[in-house]
Amino acid sequence: MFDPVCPSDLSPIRVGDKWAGMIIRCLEHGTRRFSELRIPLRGITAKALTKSLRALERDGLIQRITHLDRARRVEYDLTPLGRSMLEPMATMCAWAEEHWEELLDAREASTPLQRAR
Amino acid sequence: MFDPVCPSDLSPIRVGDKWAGMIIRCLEHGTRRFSELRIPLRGITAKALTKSLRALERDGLIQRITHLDRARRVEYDLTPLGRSMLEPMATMCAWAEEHWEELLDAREASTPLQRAR
DNA sequence: GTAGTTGGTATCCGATCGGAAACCACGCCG
DNA sequence: CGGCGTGGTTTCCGATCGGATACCAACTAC
Repeated sequence: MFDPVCPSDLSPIRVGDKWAGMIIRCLEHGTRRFSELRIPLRGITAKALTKSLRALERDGLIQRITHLDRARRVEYDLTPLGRSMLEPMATMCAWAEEHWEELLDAREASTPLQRAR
Repeated sequence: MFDPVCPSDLSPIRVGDKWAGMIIRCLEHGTRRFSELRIPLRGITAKALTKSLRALERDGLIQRITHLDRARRVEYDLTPLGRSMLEPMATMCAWAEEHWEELLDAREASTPLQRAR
């Protein structure tokens, strides 16, 4: 789902920490379990995922639900507040897509070790 | 202009590094000089400002103009690309303002050292 | 009973962030 | 001549980020 060479790193806009934005998008279409989230977020470590989830929960964007039926089972879901972020996030994505080429060009054109005095 | 206890730290959305978003807004109404930028960005160090400006320049969002008339004089200006960010940024600000109370409540309600098993 | 899954924690590490403070080249002003 | 303003750079430092690795308790399946 998310490319390890994720192009979204190019965008200057970010939501929370490195993974938060992707997590929110993963939850867009319904609740997900801890280990389900690890699949699309290729290579995320348990520690990193836990940390991001806790931060999102603290900010009231997602909800953590522990089911006690039978085995251990934890689900994560967007809160209404979290869901309300999808709209501004879409705006940002649209901007990034629209100016994709310009962003790439700017990066390429920058000669990192020069600065005219 | 920018409160040292800036409420925008509460928003999970960020543009570039710590200062980039504010710098862009400072340039919204016209070109600014290095030392002019330091005033609204209360307490920013020269190093931090330089770093943010270089990053924004590298990403093609701002333009650095050195005037050689008389004394040393450097001006910073938004590029069209940079200016195009104002719109999505406004969207984000609107979201943050709209959900301001909820964000505050969520932070307050979070008891950092508890986690039910 | 023992191996596997789930949902994590704990520890270590190198890289980066961001502030404080010192320094500096250049030009101007008195 | 000396000091001041401009636009930085350099060094140091503590805090944070994010990855790798090891470990773990509870439950289930074989």
